[in-house]
Amino acid sequence: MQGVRSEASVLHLDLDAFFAAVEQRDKPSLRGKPVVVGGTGGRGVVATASYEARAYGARSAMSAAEARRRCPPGTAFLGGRFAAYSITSRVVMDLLRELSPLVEQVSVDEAYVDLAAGGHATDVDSLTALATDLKERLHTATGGVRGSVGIASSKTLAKIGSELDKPDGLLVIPAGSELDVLHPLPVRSLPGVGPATGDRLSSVGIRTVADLHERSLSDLVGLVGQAHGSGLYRLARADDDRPIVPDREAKSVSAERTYATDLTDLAALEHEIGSLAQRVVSRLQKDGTAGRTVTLKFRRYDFTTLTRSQTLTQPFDDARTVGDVARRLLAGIDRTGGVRLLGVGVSGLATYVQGDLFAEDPEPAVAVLEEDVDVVAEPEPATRQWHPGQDVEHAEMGRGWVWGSGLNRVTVRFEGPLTPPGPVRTYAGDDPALSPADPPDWRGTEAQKSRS
DNA sequence: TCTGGGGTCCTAGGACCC
DNA sequence: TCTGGGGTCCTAGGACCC
Repeated sequence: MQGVRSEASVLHLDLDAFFAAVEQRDKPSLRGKPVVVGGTGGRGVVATASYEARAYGARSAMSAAEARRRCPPGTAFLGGRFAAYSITSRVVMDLLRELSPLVEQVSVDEAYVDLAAGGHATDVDSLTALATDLKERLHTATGGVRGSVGIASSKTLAKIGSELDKPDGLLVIPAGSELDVLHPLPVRSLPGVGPATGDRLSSVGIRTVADLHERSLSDLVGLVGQAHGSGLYRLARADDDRPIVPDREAKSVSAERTYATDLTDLAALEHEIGSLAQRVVSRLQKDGTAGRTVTLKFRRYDFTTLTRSQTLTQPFDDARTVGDVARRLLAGIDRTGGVRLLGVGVSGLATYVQGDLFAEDPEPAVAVLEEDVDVVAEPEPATRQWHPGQDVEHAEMGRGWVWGSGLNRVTVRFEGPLTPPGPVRTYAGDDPALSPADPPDWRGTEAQKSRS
């Protein structure tokens, strides 16, 4: 084992029945009563059930219809107020950031904290005091929400720790005792082992982590594949050295909708795609990113689901492009029987924008900017601002790339090959005047082509 | 009234390149 | 000319998580 911490310094916090808890906080008449938050329509599912509702068998991901059948009259079924959850979540995350600069938020109600980076003592008494204090402050600051805390030597163990003692839990797993905690547990309690993997493992007699520990690496890889198999092999040995990573960049953005009744009319489907594309694009633009791949998700009346995708040569962040591509993808799908769900996604999110190296006509490009952008040049970071309407046609213009920071909107309409002015390096295979002495670290196949 | 919505990661095959 | 290995990109589907 390499890199695994020798101290219990990873904290995992999981807020208890978070959405329902916020509802009970804001509406005292709901306190002590079963509350179910989620889709309330015919095709809704449960997002969160309060512990009172769980006592009747309501569970996350259960259909709302099933939850209604199980819960007594007087149970509150609520649609969800995501703005309120988000504000409350921020209060909690701010508290965590007081503990350490390294906080990785996993979702609205879950986060990891690197206590070592916060300089905290890691003996069990100190950790228990720290967690007790955190839980109390969290409860006060949120006005009533509670959370469960696990502290251990790795993310996996910390998460398992918070899971084992909820709700309102606190479990410290001291370094050295990981396997004692892990081995009696059912494999299904390991993060990453869901119904399919659980069934596979159980079909060969692996039910507990101890069973898992007895199997060879090649057995497990043969059973569930390379990545998952070696992951389980390491997990059974408490071998998990994944770092806490704050501010992960999003890799895709999508929007989807399940319709109350199945759609059949092509015009209606195309209209829906337009509005999904618009939702996706507003988020892309808000984040200042652009993507190269459009994916259409399509769920039939019988729940069979398929996806179709297409990758364009240029990054885009406009609703017209996303909608047009998605509608083209729709045209290739058999819609017989009706459509239950449509989704539109954009991936291949650009950290850079690439000009067209292979345009037939190497005319200088004109970029039409729709708002101010900062362009960050690499490998030597430097910025230059472009303004709306500013003519960036330039003597240096030829062929090349523009790298942009993720925070700034750098998607502009390229009317042909482009090299921006300023500190961005340029390179063109057929024009030595445009080649810098030390070409930047080219990425992507287009760059390789141009060099070979 | 069966089965939401937003994500991540992995696999596998084919194309294409070196 | 034949064989082939390694690597990346693209597409489709699936498992899993909250």
